[in-house]
Amino acid sequence: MMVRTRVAPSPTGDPHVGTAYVALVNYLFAKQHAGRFLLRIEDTDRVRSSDAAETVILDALRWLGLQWDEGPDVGGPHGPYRQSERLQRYAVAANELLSDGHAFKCFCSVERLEELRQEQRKLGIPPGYDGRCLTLTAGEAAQAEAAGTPFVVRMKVPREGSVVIDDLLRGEISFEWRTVDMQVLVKSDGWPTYHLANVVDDHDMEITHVMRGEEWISSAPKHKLLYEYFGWTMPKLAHLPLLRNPDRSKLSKRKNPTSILFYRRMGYLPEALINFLGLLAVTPVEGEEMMDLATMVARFGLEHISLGGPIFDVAKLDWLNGRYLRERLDLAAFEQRVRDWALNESYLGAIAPLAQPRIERLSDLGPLLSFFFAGRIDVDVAQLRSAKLDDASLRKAFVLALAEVDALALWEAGAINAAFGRIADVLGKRLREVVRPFYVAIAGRAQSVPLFDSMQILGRDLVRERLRNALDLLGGATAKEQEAWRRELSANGAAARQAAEVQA
RNA sequence: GGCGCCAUAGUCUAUCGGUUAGGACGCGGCCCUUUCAAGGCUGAGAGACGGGUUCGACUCCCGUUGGCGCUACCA
Repeated sequence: MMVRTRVAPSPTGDPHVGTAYVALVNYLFAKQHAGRFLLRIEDTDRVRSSDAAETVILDALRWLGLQWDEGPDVGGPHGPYRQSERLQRYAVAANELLSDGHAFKCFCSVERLEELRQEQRKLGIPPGYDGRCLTLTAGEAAQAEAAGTPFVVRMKVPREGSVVIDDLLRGEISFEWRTVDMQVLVKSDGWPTYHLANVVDDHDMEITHVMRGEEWISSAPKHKLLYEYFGWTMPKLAHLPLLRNPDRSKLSKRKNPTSILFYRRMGYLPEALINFLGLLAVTPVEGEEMMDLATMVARFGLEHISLGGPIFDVAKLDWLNGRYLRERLDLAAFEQRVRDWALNESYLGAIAPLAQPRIERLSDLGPLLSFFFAGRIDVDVAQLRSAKLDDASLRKAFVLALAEVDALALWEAGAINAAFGRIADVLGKRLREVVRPFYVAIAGRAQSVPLFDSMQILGRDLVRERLRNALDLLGGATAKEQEAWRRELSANGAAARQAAEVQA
């Protein structure tokens, strides 16, 4: 049987390096076995998914050199490869489960479910659905449905006995069925949840091996049960360790740059980044850690994956990237990379109009624009603290700005400007007072080219990093402070919206 | 709280019952060098703890501790 693996990103945000790692492992495994590697878009979260995010993720994975054989852009015999285009298929599958008695309609309100969970937690018993709607007669269910009560479809899960999951990396993992929740399969809007869509698609797309993040281990029993309900063979499973922050928590953008875009923007070469990630799944021979994709395909082995979650070690990435820069590129190729990185027409084209009105000699350009060609910049804390903001307001301003950086749907100067307007409101200050330290944080000095345009051009990732750096220099903010301040911001936003509605 | 996963230097790892516990990043020193890098040589640095099993445990088993994940009509 031909090996078929997949990576199944959810287009709900920036392309994550963890996704790249999982994609790489699936790619290496497939290629080593002369199989096929596919890409599927899991966009069943209607609220958070976006076409823009999908485009960016595909682009980022392509940049890394991971070529998929089947996918939403290249097609293939098992399409469509986008879950939002397969809704009919899931509806059929859900009805099958319903009529076979493997699933049931649940009319419980979210409030009841929430109370239930709190109660269960208090009692120290496994949290999960209590099966109330399981006792509904067909008549009662039909009545509720006719009355227009919203419902979800849940899978039935045995309340007794246990189940064993075979994991290629961890061996047998067993669970008591009573600790497995009666998972929602179809949401009240009719869309499937990940669990349903994922099982149906992996089967339809003839996936033979599922290599996915460790966070899915506890869902595996549900998935296994679904395969049984459908009468399908389950793919082999391997749960990969999660990449970690230096403090060992799961790699997260709050603490670290996690976006592939960030690493590209910082000037890491794709071959270095992929090599670095590959080091977590390939044991180098004779100490030589520099390997191209083809070499990694040859040497890859699931048994080389250590189960302890590896810290994303930027220092080692830096070293590897340096080697690629000086050992694998001749001067011409190097020059070309530099051009592609930031000395290209579109980047220069964006920057030039900001600089032109502000210089007297072309040689002023260097000091004025150097921050556009840097990753992290040196910031003088004293300058950061200048301005009319007291220390608490200053830190608050940066916390709020960080929140806005994550929240903004569109990364564009006008939207950024509006965001800073909101921040000024919350602080009860004028925009110009609030904005001053941000010039220092972003451009390295208080006088520079327009801030919001600069931020747009630098990109969300670099901006987030510079703001975080500035906040750290100011002493940081406690989790408590951050939470309270962020809440103020969203309350203020809600109030503003309300006012606007009243006016309209 | 419940369930599950994990555990060799600061970090990434090798070892798959018998090794002076090997390598890489980082860090220190020396050499090379107009500077700085790079490069070469070199140094410090590890089996969380407690019980077993065994002639012999980093390696197998149990417990403790610690880290992590899941605990949603998110994936």
